[in-house]
Parts: sequence; structure tokens; C-alpha cells
Amino acid sequence: MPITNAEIAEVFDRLAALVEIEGDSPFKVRAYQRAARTITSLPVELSQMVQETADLRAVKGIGEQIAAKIHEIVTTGQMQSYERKKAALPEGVLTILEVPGIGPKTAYRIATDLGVTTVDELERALADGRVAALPRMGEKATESILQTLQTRGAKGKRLPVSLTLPIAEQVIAALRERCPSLKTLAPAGSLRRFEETVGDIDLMGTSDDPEKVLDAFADLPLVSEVLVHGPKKASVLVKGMQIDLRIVPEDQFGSLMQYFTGSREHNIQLRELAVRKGLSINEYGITHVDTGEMVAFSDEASLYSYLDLQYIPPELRQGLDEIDLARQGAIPHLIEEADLLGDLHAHTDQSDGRDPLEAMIQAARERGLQYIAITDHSRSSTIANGLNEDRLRHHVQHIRELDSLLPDIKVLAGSEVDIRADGTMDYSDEILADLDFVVGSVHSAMEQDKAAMTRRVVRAMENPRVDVIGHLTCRLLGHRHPTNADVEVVLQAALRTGTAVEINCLPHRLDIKDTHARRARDLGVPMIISTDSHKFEDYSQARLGIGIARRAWCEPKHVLNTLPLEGFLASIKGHKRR
DNA sequence: GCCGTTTTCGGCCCGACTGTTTTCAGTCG
Repeated sequence: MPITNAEIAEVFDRLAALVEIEGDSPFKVRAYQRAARTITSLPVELSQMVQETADLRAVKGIGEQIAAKIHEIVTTGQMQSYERKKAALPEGVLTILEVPGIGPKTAYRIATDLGVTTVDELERALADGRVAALPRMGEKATESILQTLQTRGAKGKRLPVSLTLPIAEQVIAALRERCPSLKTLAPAGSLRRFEETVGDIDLMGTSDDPEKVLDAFADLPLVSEVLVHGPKKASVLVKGMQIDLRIVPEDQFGSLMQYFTGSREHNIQLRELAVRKGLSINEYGITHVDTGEMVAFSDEASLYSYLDLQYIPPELRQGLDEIDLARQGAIPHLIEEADLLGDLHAHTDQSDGRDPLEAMIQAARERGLQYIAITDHSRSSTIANGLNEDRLRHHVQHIRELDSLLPDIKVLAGSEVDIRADGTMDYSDEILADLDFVVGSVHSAMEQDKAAMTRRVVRAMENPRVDVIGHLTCRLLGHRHPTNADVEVVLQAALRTGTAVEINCLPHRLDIKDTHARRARDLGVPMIISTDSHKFEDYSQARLGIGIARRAWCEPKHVLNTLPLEGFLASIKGHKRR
């Protein structure tokens, strides 16, 4: 099982911490941290690149030494320099470092001077005053760390973006009600970039009286704890989630928004670019270093324009090559929710959906969709009340009768058909041939090893009746790991067989994810954004799939269901070798 | 350790807040 990018990134992050504790050059620390962040957003697995002997140094932030370390960890499973450094430091340093409020310096002292190696021991050392006795530590500092530890645990939890959006919207509404002087108020940070999980919520606003707004914010009944409260920013806890609020005058809002939308790596690169132009960027504006004159920006587009850059949408601000491309005017016009003309994955009460067929169709019409596919589960999905052949035949007939009565929307009679453990489909080819649209999905035997799972999905794609693979990796955010399917091999097979790959919009799925979608886009694999609706409200989750597609640099042309009906049907029939 | 429409060497993003301090280190984003 090759090592994943996420695992390699983790090692570089920890290596950076070890180097920092050792007191080595802060720039070396930053280089490792930068490499870790870059690796996380890479669209290709490094193990794949090593296997193909691709030049890792083509990636920004990866030079000779880091490339060699990556090669080492991919081929041997270990990084000697990291293991050596880890062994040379007292046990537990890295564990203690995970605790919010404790940095490398403090972690080192706690591990060395106090011999603390676990979080439990740390709690005792905090409580009995041993930590407070260390230099530059005191009563208040230790109490604050202890409290965070007890209320939020050792590691900051990240929540799916779909769960944090409502919290953000609730806080915005509450603060607006209490603060009529508040003008703009909007989320920034990872939430605005549509990262799949969010660690904290950043809210940005404008007001002529920032301090009054911040006071009101800290006093909101929703707030369980105030973490920091200064004249320009405040941080609080709401439902266990940290929310930061910054307020500036209206004419500086563009700068504030840009600064706190990030990503961190994107901003660093942008500020480096500014430095080369004799400029300095902060959250209030752009300063000419020689004259000290500061220019303020009320909107982000004019800020990017001032740096001779095309506007970069938040979803693309990942610190990869977006700034270079913006300089060349090569930022594409990304797909938007309004571009979606159809939805190709929806369930009714015939299987595990809540609403009857009529309600699902009516809601789709109200959203202005031109076509939908009704795709209830197949017979093997007994838990999901899957349809046997008889029920399917009646269901299809019912769908076609309704469809014939509706001039303004096309309803395709389809099915979400189980891909069985051996890669065969859960209905016969004859039955599949009678359907207008077939989603092939894995719902069972998810623990298969890599070879078996990959072969299974590829075999399904080789079936000429399968139009799209649903939720390819089967992950459930926070609950189930992705299957062992080799995504690269599967995408290559999708290209070869002309099978589309779904971007599933269910909040806990978001499957395929952004980096996979980027790879599919680069390879030319057709994608379909589907909500997998189980009740009519679920159609609105399309915005989450759009977020993934935008982070993958998708334009409308990369997504089949942006095509009008005729074009869409021609496309899925034309793509597939039948 | 990385990188170059100033550079293959000499730079490397910017600020808020806190607590422990008499001027700032540490942490965070």
C-alpha cells in the first residue's frame, strides 16, 4: 500500500516542528511547512509521480533535498532524518505540541524539564502548578491551556463544511440583529474557499465603530466562551467551534477579505510578489515601501488588479500555480451553480428516499432544472429497500408516464445499481439496457484490498450500460475511510471506457474530492455533479459539489450536466463504447 | 531549504493578542 500525500505531508509538518525545536534556521522550518501544505493540495499522488520517475522539483516549494526525502519515504516507507531527529528529542514532545496554546518552545521545556510524555500527564502537570513554574509561563497561561484541553481536546477538530455553514449563518444573523451599525458581514477563510472541512470560522465585517461590534459579538447569547477580545479582533466559541471576527472601515474591506480568505500559502506568495514590486501587503491595504503611502481597497478585484493580476476566485487560492496563471491572464471562468441544467442522481420513497416521485420532480422543476434522472437503489441494497426486477419495471413505467405529461422537464428512468464484489452489476444487461441512465456504485464489501477494489470498479466501467460511477471512494467524512480503490487507475479506465465520474454533493460524502476532480479534469475524464438527493431539499446541496468542481479548476465544459438535454444525452451515448 | 523579468547568493510575509514582562517572547492565523 503506497504512502498517501496526506501521510507524507504529516511527516513534513512534524519534521518542521522538530527542526524548530532544535533551533535550526526558521527558513528551513518554513520550507518544510510550505512543502507539507503544498503536498496536501497536490492533484497527483507523490507515490504515483515517483513510480513514473516524474521530476518532483517541478512542484513549487520542492527542491533537491525535499525531493530526495520524498523519494526516500515513498520507496522505503521511512525518512531517516526525521526518525533520527525524533529519536534524539525527549519522548512526547510531538504529542504535547498538538495541544492548542503550546508551541515548540513550551513543548520542549515541558517534555525535558518535567519529563511529561502524554496528554494525561500534561493535564496533571498543568493542574499542580509544575508548568506554571517554567520560565515565561504563569497562572493565567496554564489555566487557559488547561481549559482548552478540557473543553476541546488535544487536537483541534475540523468539521465538514456543510455543518459549519449553518453555524456561520446563525452567528451572522444574530450579530446583525444586535448591531444595526454593522454594514457588511461575510465568512472568509477555509469556509469561503470551500475546503471540505473547516477548523474555525472567520467572519469579516465593516463598521464605523468596530469596538462596539466586537463587544456585541463577545456578548452574543450563542457564545459559550470568549477566547480573545481586543479592539480589532475577537475570538469566541460557539457550539465548540472557534469563531474569529475582524472589523474594519468600509474602504478597507477588500484588503481584509483577501487577507483572511487565504490560503496561508497563497497569501505568502502574494506578499512575496508584492515585496519584489516594492510593496507591502497587510490586512488594511498595500503600502509603497519607499514613500510609506498606503492604498486601501474596498473590493478584492481591485487589489489583485493593483498587483497586475487577474482576479483569483477564493476556491483557487491554494498556493499552487494560481498566481503565475493570474499574471498570464490564464485563470479560467469557473463553473457556477446556475450552469447545472440537470441532476442525475435522486432517490424516491420507492427505495430509501423520503419523498414520492411526484414531489421530487416538482422540486426539480421549481429549481429550473431541464432534466433529472430518478435512480433508486437496486435489488441487493436491501437495507435501502432496493427494487427487485418487478418493482423496477413498474417504477420505470410510472416514471415514463409522468414524464410524457411534462413538457418543461425530462425525467430519465434510471437506477443506482450496486457494483457487486466481483465487479458485475446487480441487474442483468437486458434490464440495464432498458434504463435511460445508470449510476454504478459500491455499497458493500468495502474492505476489499486495493487490487480487488480497483479491478471491481474498472470492470463496472467496462460494462457499456454504466454511464457514471457514483461516489467513487465511498468515504463518509469523519466516519468511514475511503475504499482502497486506486483512484489513478480508475480515472485512466474512465477515460478509456468513456465512463463519467460523479461528484457527489451529499455533505458527508463530497466524493470524489477536490484533488481527484482536478486530476480527472486534467486527464479529460467527464464529470457529472449530482446531489444524490434523498428528499427534495437535498437538491440545494449542489452548491457543495460546485465548490469541489471550482477547487478543481472546472469550467462548465468539464461537467456533462451543464449541457442542454439533447447534448447531454448525445454525450453520454457518444462517450461510451456500446 | 527554496528560489530568481533585480539575484546561482542572499534574501526569505505580516500582524494581533496575551501574559509575563519593564521591552518582548510565544503562539496563532
